[in-house]
Amino acid sequence: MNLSERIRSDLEARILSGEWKPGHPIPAEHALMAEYRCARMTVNKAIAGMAAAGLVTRRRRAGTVVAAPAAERAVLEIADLAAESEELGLPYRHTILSREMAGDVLAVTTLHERGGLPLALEERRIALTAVPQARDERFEDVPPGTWLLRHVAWTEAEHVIGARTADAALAKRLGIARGDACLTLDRRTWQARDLITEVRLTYPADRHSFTGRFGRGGSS
Amino acid sequence: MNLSERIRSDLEARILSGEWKPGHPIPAEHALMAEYRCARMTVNKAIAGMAAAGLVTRRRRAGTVVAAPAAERAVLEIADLAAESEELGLPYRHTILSREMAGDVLAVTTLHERGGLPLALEERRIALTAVPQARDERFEDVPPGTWLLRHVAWTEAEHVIGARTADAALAKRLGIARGDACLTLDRRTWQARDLITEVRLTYPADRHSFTGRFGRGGSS
DNA sequence: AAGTGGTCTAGACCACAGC
DNA sequence: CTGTGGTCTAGACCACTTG
Repeated sequence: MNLSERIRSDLEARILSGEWKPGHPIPAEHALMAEYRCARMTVNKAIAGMAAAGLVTRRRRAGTVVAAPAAERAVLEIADLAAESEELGLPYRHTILSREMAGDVLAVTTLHERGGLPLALEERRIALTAVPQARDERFEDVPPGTWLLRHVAWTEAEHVIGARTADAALAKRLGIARGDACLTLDRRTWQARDLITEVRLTYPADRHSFTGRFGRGGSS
Repeated sequence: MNLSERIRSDLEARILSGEWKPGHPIPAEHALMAEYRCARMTVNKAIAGMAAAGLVTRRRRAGTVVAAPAAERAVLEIADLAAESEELGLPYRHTILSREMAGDVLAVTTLHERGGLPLALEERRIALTAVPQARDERFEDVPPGTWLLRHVAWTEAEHVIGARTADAALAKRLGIARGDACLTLDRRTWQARDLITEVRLTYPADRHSFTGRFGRGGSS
């Protein structure tokens, strides 16, 4: 591995692990030059790549800080409804509807609300073998998805996006009419080869869509 | 505009215009150094960016050549229904329902069928200013999406995935019941800053879903 | 004013793949 | 062996922005 790749990898590890949260400053280039005993170009290449990937934001004088996850990357990356709402400046709230333990699996149902309207119903199963700390967590302050993002590093994820019409029970929970269209996102997340969690998020179609923008490395 | 960006832009113009086809060699770094009277790092930054974007392929000693078009990229796999069906071993067929020219815009409606069942309704608009060859194309052998992938290089794409319920007209075309849930994919595709095409694909929810698998650092 | 990133220079050595 | 890209060095000047 290159030196510049190693620098980037070291920095990314701190960000992805949650040690450096969005807004946290990255050491200045001259500091990293000293730390890794290398030329500035080498450090610059590492950080410039992270900036191009949207992981950090760079501003002259102000320095480099960890970037807020982009809402438009929701399709490709793990979505965090609370953080997404915060970026949009909309009030967010979540309610735990149920929480049941069955052997090594914790099942949690959560309702997410944004701007006073139900945004999504979350039905999640968490593998306690992979995440033993979840056994005593009530998810009252932090919703399960966000909590998991903070407490466990994922290495692989699978998304399946589909659609369905709301039955009576779902319609009631989401505050929509029976028969209305809903978007569903089924996600399974692994750490190495261990399944951490699987979740189904159901959104009213008129309140949410998934957006992705893809460039070829250019000016996006 | 930077010097390195200008170099990249100059090279990309030759590739996107078709002057340099896949396999055509890019001038070596030392040649570009001389042409632009700059240091090698500056040239390198320009070409390295293009290589990262998949526009060119670099090999030691062999040099840099224009890469094959990115038809196989994951983003667009979502789109090529014919290729997808072939992989699944299912018979695929498409029918052009309408084809209208309005000024510099060609509007084409296509029905995609797989295994004898309607799979998707495609409503597409093509900018003839960006793709003049489309003016005389009937899309009888190759559906519009596949045809475009083969005839024009894209640089940026935007996807929006949503859901809706089928109205009477849509239900009839897709062979489903009115009120059934449908998945919609709206995609806009650009070459440089020019919009090439925008398309809405509508799938019956019980016949299609979008799947993506993502790792950290590796593309799926 | 001072410190940050943005960009560039003019070298250098190395690994690799063809000849 | 030679020419290519891959990477790095040790500077430099500039633009910008914040305090």
